[in-house]
Amino acid sequence: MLKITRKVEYALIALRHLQANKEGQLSSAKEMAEAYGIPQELLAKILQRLAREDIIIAVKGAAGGYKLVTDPNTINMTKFFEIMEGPMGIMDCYFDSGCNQLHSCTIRTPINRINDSIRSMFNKMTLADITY
Amino acid sequence: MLKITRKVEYALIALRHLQANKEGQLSSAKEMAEAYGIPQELLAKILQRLAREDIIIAVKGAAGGYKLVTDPNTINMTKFFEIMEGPMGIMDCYFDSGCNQLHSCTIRTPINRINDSIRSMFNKMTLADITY
DNA sequence: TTATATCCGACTTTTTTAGTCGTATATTAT
DNA sequence: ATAATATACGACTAAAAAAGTCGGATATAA
Repeated sequence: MLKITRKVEYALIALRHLQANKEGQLSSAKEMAEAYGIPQELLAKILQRLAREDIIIAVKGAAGGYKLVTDPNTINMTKFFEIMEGPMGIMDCYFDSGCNQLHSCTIRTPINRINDSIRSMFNKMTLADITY
Repeated sequence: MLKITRKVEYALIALRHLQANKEGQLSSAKEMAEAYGIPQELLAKILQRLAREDIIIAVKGAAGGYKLVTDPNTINMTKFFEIMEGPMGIMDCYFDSGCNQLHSCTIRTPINRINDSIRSMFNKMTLADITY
């Protein structure tokens, strides 16, 4: 529980890498996969998602690759997690889907307090806090 | 990611239930399982673990069951999570086990910052915050 | 001695996460 | 042109984690 998935881990590693690049310099999925020992196809898919969300830009073709276009200060971690994995589990009620019966859910309110705490914590963090 | 498991969910529900009991009154696994629509065997195992950790007391035999013995104010959530699921994933370095290669782990330090934030948040919360 | 509890390890099923593959498109260099 | 090297993306398989089940043990009250 409460663990970061590899998807997120790999994304952070890649973003940090791109951030260290000079203005306009590209890095390819292959290059980064090799540098960090990440399965190339997997990293590629992650980068593609980041590109779809306009966090990075993809350049196709032989000398292609990715570069950062969004200021990491402007992306809060809640948004980032949700881009990578969809709505956060513990947040926004884990029970909506999983709650069979009514089960009275006597803990819904307190669980939501936890959720809110975590959410607000991540809302205050930006990608820049991680990748710098 | 970052979602609470059913183990924890069920444990919280049961603890809240026990807390509402009168001094000395017992509730059995069966009783609670039925009340909340939780698989009985599963809930039983969870209660057994809580008993092993002296958070609740088990009374064997025909009229047996469980009752709370520890003041929920004295159990912080970090400890509780760790009782239920072992060392917290995101905390205390997810990478120790999962890190193949060296992979330079450029994000280890920032990840640890996240860890620390979550840990300290849960350290400040007690079971009582959830179960009351 | 029967019924009903806890206890606990081993097991199976289900779900989620991780990783792979095939095929298509774009671009640069030869 | 065409070969080489990128991204794009859906479908698929494998591995790991979580959820749930089962069998047999012990304890105790009626």
